[in-house]
Amino acid sequence: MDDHKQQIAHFEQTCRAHGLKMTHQRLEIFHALVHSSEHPSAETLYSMLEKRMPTLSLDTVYRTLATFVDLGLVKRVETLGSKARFEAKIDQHHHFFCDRCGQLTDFTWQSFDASQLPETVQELGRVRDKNVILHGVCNQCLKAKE
Amino acid sequence: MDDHKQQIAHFEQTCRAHGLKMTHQRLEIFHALVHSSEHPSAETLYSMLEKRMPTLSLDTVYRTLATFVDLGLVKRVETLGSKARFEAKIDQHHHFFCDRCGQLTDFTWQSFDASQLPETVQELGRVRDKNVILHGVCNQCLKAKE
DNA sequence: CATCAATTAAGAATAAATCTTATCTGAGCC
DNA sequence: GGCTCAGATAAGATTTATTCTTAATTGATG
Repeated sequence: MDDHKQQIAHFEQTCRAHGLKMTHQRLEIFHALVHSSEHPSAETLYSMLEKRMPTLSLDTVYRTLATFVDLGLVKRVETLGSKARFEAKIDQHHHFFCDRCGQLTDFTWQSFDASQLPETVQELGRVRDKNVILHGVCNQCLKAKE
Repeated sequence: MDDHKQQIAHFEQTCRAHGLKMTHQRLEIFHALVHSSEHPSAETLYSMLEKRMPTLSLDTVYRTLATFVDLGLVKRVETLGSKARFEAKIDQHHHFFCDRCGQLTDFTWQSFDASQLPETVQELGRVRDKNVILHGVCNQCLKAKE
């Protein structure tokens, strides 16, 4: 969990390097993203934070997330829905998506990460990122089904 | 390429099985999707077809795509953009996404398909689908870069 | 402690997708 | 071949997610 502290440190560095001020909002939003595993949308982040920060505006959440994405601090997650969801970019990982409740869970898969892409792919272009997305039904939903 | 004829046949079957009429529009939209490799959005499909079908309405494209997705004949593709993109569901395949131009290319990867998921994933739930998404820059964009 | 980047409020604007109502068309059954 | 109703169309309104505008305020940092 000290990864988180490192991540925050890296975040502060990056902001400073780009001449961005360390505002309360930016810090809280990044903090929330780092400590959340639910890949929240802007709206979700907003409702998570508005209790503690009653003057926070949804607009700021959107604006701040866009900034973070530009800086490469945060990634928009690939989903089937129309709402954008985000995660603080950490090490190589993959996603399990529950088609019933929309829950999105991270997992790692070292042997996949180490695997070689098929040759046909070389011809398509230069690959920068290689990720797995699983779809299915999560355990909670499976249990809730009686 | 006779896969396509089979796919159309399966499409007609499925429609009939659900008591859906085989309208010109449905057929053309499905046909376009089957023969396109670009994973078009509703808008794109509409502009592809409106030349040949001047009375086609965008609304119909949306409505028809929704029907097809419900029937499992068409899949919405996982993307980072806000516009929904679709493909006629065929056999197991994966996606290469060009971050520069947005082009989306299919590829197959048998050894991945045959691979076992890591054990930690079993604990998450029941997996129904397992796909790879690559991000990078396609060859056209790489060439165009001088 | 002054400056200016960033936030806020309030509301307008945009984009993608969906719905409404009424009218028309044509697919599939007899 | 004609009926009937599902489905398509037109035109416009609505919804949802997101972004922008303007003007006033706040607060991080030099």
